[in-house]
Amino acid sequence: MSEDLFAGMTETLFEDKSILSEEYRPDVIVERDEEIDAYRTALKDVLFGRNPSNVFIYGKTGVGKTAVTEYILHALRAEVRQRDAADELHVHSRNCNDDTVYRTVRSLINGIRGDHREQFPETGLATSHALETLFEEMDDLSGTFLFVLDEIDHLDDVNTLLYELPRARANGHLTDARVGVIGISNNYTFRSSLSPKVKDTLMEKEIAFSPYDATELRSILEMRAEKALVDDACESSAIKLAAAKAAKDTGSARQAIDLLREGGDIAEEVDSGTITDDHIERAAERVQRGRVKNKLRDQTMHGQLILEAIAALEADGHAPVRSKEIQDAYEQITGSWGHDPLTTLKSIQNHLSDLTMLGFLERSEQNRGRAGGAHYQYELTLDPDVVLETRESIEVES
DNA sequence: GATCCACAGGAAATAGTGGCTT
DNA sequence: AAGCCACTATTTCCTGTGGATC
Repeated sequence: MSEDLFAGMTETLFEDKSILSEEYRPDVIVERDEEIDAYRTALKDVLFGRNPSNVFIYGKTGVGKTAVTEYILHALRAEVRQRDAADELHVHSRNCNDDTVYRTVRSLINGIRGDHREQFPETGLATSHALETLFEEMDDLSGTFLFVLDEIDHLDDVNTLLYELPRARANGHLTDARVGVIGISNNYTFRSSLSPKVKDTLMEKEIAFSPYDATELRSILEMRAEKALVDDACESSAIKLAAAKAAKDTGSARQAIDLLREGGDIAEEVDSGTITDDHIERAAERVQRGRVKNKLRDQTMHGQLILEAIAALEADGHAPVRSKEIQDAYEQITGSWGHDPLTTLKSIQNHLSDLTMLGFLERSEQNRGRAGGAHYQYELTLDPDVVLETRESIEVES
């Protein structure tokens, strides 16, 4: 019996599903002509053996920042090879998510050294030492270096790195090599956290990526669907709907593509020959749920336990709760899973404030004077069931 | 008007891991 | 082995804060 379980299964709708995955890099970029143009102008100095400008890119997730950057750099590298006037070009990328200056510098050094040489130590050395080493490595190779720092707003102490790097030549740390920094951020307010000196060096060229509107998303989806799906696998109204939903929510191509892919999965599950509006509607729920679950998994254990505590309280009808009550529930839950709880209220409050910042919680100020003092009340912004469900599965896995 | 509640929020200390150089 | 270094996650300590209560 069980041998036949998979016997009849075929991929009916997808021709090449990987085209709808997050890693896929299209070789043609649609709907970003202006940005590509601006980018090209910003980097053209590289071709003439001059110091490259620093470029700063912003825009929300899934609006093509990374895709366009890779596309441009690929083209730039190709062009540099054709020209004599251009120095050798070295491009190194780094995702700075939750990163420190030391680790970023280390990763750049290792990028330059390549796999065949000894890796720079993870710890044990001063950050200034790491910077010196980086400059030495660069000078050894000479040529033009472009450092792409993705999610640069998550880098703590951006100021030191962004101060040192672009000025290395002026300060005599570099003699043969040239540097350009390409900073990518999805946070518009990031600018204000920069020191004034850094601001005007890094921000020589700024390019803003705006969210896609429904029409743009539609043409992106049509493009992808053409290649990823078999002919006539998707009703055109379904594409239109996916584009409209994504445009209304985030304006992100990634979200639109997720909807299409998930819609395809659902259509296959119900043995439908085409993806319909209804499948997209149902995909929207799944995609949303999946996103929440992933975000939860990224949290520290104590962060998760605290969210679970609040979810449990809310499920019991205790609407907004203050931190003291959360602590009690948290201690219970921690014990029931067999973990050690945090001992101080302050620690709980630290986490609560983090979780609020990340958008998991909403809080309101309260002041009951002598009868209750000033405090916050917290509330989940998520469905408590999703939290409890996710937590359950995380505990079972481990 | 003084006092007090129950916190908030920031800074600094502490603890612990891992690893470098000399 | 001693002395530094990076990094993380707490904890300890301190200085507000605003309305209710005395």
